[in-house]
Amino acid sequence: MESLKMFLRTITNISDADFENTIKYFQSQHLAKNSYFVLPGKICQQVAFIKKGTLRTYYLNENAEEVTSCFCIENSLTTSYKSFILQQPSELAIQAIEDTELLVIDYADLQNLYQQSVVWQKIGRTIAERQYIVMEQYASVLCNETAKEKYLRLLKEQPSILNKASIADIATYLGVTRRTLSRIRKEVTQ
Amino acid sequence: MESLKMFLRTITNISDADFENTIKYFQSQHLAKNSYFVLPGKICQQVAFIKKGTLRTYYLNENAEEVTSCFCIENSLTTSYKSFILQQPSELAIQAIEDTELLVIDYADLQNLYQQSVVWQKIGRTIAERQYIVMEQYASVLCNETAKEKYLRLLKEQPSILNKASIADIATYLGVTRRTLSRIRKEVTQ
DNA sequence: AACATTTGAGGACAAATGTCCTCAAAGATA
DNA sequence: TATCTTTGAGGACATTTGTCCTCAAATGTT
Repeated sequence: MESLKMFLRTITNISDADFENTIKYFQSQHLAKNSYFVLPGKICQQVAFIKKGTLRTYYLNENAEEVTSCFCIENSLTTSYKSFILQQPSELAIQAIEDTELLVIDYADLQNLYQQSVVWQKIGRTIAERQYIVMEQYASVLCNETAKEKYLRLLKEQPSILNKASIADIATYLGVTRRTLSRIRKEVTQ
Repeated sequence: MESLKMFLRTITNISDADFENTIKYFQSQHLAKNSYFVLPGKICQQVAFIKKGTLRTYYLNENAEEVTSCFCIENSLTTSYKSFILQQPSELAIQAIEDTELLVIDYADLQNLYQQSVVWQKIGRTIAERQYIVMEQYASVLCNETAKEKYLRLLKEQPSILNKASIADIATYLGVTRRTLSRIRKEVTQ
């Protein structure tokens, strides 16, 4: 629970009392490697804080190929955010790529917290704002960086992903074919 | 003011009294064609509702070339959102591409509204959530659509932009060179 | 009106990336 | 252990896109 408290305190100075009152809405959940936190087509009813482990979010493109859109790492949140906000079926799947420990809160409970608590109103808005900034950063990278630059960024910012995810998934994450990723990896290792 | 009220009522059922109490924080602003709402390097202190007109947001890439990231149209909001949220210098410029009428609110006044009013807490969070969804859609388009598909989407969703923006700006918006856009336009007109 | 500047189309060639394929190594399974 | 499957590297060629350039039409300026 400590890691969640620390995470929330990067948003606002939530008191220990407020935190105790909040934490009861969160439930622990274990996900074995390859099992799913969110299934495509289902409405995403939960947000999860990742205590330990790694997840991959992906969608199916028009050729029914999996395209990885995000790797989610420890001490951050994961959810199919659009599905969660709009309470509509998720286009995304979220799958653990190693054994993972989550702290999960339901949509209804979160809406209750918003209603009850000024602190949580602020947390909710701040999380939305941060998610926006992450997505803007993602779009900016998509626009401005070559696949090689994106690969080097991954290598630098999330090096553990290279051991945990397959080459095929990393290629779709970078927006290139496996063939192109193969060329990039050859270049990078000289 | 009516158009702003209608816009807000797509978010939550704000009462006439609440709206009157709110509207006093908004100021009318006229922008002549080619003049700026946000200058890069300055902290963006305002959010604007576009009563009439069109704006273009762009940034300078590593070669100091203008890259258009968004065309902003009537009855929607515009701001350099990341700069506004984090109160840090804007990477984006926002420029009117025709004579434009705005309703503008300052950062401090908006924070006051958040503090004072539960309705505005919800509006603030909902706007952040919507901005997130717009950005996610943008990223999805960047990943999944070819330049030709993006051009056809622009043609369909914002046809007026084709008269108002230059070919060079549309090309950077689509993420291709003018040469490629020229090829696309030739194909599309057969 | 005369001239300069900007804008959009498109030719020629180079570079980047995709498609399709094969092969070898690593894992999985019977 | 023998065999099947999956995974990652990379060859050969096609396609797409970029770079650099020219030209004509439209627009702006004196």
